[in-house]
Amino acid sequence: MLPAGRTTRTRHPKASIEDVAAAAGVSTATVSRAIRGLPRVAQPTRTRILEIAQALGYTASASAAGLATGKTRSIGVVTSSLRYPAYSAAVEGAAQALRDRDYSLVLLHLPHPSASPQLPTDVNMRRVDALLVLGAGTLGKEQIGQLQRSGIPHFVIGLPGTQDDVDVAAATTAIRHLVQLGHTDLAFFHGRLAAASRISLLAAGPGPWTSALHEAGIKLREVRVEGGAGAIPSSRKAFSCLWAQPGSLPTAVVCASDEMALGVLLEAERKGLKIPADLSIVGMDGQDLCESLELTAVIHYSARRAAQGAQSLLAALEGDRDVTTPAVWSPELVVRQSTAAPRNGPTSTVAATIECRTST
Amino acid sequence: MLPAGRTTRTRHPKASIEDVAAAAGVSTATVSRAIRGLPRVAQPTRTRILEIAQALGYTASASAAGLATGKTRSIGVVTSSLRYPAYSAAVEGAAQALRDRDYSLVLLHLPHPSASPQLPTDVNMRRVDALLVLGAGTLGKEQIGQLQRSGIPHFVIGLPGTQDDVDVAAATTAIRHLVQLGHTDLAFFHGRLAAASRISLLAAGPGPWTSALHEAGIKLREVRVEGGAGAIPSSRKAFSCLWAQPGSLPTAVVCASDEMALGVLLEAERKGLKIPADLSIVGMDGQDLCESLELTAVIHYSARRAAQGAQSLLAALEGDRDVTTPAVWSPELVVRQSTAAPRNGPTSTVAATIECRTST
DNA sequence: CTGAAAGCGCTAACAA
DNA sequence: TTGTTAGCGCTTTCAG
Repeated sequence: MLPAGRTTRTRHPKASIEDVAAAAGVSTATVSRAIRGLPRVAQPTRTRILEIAQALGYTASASAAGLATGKTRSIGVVTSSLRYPAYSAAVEGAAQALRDRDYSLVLLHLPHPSASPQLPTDVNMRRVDALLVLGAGTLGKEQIGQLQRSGIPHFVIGLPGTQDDVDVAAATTAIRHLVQLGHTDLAFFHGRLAAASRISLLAAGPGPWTSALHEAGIKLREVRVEGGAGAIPSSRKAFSCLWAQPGSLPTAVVCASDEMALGVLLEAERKGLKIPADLSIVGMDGQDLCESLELTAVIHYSARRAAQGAQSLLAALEGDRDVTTPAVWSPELVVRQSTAAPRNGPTSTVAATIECRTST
Repeated sequence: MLPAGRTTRTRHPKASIEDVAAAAGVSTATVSRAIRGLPRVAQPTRTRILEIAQALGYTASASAAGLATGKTRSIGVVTSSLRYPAYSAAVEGAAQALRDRDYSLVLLHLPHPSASPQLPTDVNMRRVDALLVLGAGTLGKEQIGQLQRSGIPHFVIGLPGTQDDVDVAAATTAIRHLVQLGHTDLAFFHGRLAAASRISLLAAGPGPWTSALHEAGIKLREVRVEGGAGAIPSSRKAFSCLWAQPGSLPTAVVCASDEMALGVLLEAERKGLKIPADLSIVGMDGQDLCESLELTAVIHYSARRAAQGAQSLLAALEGDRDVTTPAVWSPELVVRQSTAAPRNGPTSTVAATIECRTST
């Protein structure tokens, strides 16, 4: 005798592989092969199974398949923020690459970059097969070390503003362009995301390019843009501050982000400066902003690079070989309307670094 | 006799619950309880187990736990893009809310909004327990229908530009502000993401507010900004196009996004218009851009709303109750420097809708 | 308070 | 070509 009527807990207990096997009159093993497109299944059998699975709305459970295979077919994308176009573009690029290969994307949004020495929970729980780390400074030394020890495939993508050579490379490209135009007094605006230590190499370091700067009598001022007011107002203030300095003024500004470039542009226009006649401006990131404003910029192709990283990761996972580093990337210069030769000749020849803190 | 020596396949087969149980001299059941903080474990036992687990670097496998419990402790966040600040902010808001509760976030980045009538694979594979849908137009009717049928908890968040009442509500707020300032000739710029059908209600629909507009003799022009050149240049062009129209010109513009507001601002300034004396501008989204440019704007608090949605979803999941709709949201107006009373009095009284297509 | 044992749903040898 | 049989690692009654 059946127990007194009770409502079922769930409406649709979702068909399992056994249901399909039973309906098709085959074993679960065959269903599994058929559905995954593996060989050793007769064509008619496969067709029938597929139809039945379709009718039953069957899809393998990720948990069960993951337990059995040890693979989750999902990769973790580590980022510290989505507020910068370069980052959200990178996530989007990765998302597309992964979707193309039927992998899932688990977003590992870390609160404060490298706040904890622990690896994210999703990694420890093996919810992801591999990690795509966006920005060289996103994970701390210890975390990267643990990654290497754990043997989890991972790929780190250099993104602007992340204690990375990317900044140096991009800034170098911009500077080269300006120097070629005849500028000898430059300013480089970068934000709190940038690594002062690395960047300052540009002004005082021992690199070949740096010494070349000195020899050529080029003056480069580094302006650290800080403050919680957002990149645009902060860089406006920083620009004002720079302009209030005694002595000669730079004839060109390199900005570490589009937002900063906009801030400088707005403030310069407010001061009545003509762009590029009075001041050349170079932006970075290659997002809509610079394009729209007709600003010359160094672009990073974050989305494309993230997609490449993802692909390289997948190749490593499926081929069971090591992660291959994609072709070396170099920043690209897009010359638009915001750069031109300076109005006057060279000015001073003393390299200097100034700090320009904004309130808040 | 043991088989001939062979190298192990993996370096660190990662400790399992059995390893911990063995090392602690207890059963796996006890380890499971201890680690998850469940009752019925003696304090000393619990402590010992925790220490051993720590030493062994044990973390439960997500797949195994998922299989056993039927829950994945991860939710899917559905979005069609990350390129708009409102969207990436929403994702970030959701990420933080989920991280606070130790849930994982699977990013379901759909290619073309509602391109396929199918639910995303991750949903069918039960890789996620619930869905947070960003933007009312992100999922198609059929998909939403399937969601409801499948009983998967889901929450849809209205975001600007997504065939949603949000647009109407926000635009209404902006318009009310402008009318109160004395404007009688307005233009509303919106993009391809916006739903023309809904929006046009503002100009010709039967709503109380709409008729009020008519009665008050307010003229509202709807400008559809299109073109693949990005929101900023497109809206510049659209503004130029609008300004080239014969007849009276609007004294205020409402923009459906920050980017459009910037485009209008730039183009207006290029035409020598003073903001807000000659033209009032209202932006939307409340992102850095409007704040930085001192633009009056209607803000959506996407991040906060997404976080609320996530919380409501988690409450439903854990409490096993239905998804509760959070408190009704209404767009908020932040008055800054870009709006003021019109220089001249009312102009015309004919409502009209113009299309302003930009090339490409 | 603790343990034994039966799965969760699928995959992967190995047989047939 | 197909089926049988073990698990995968954890959770969860139900006894003890």
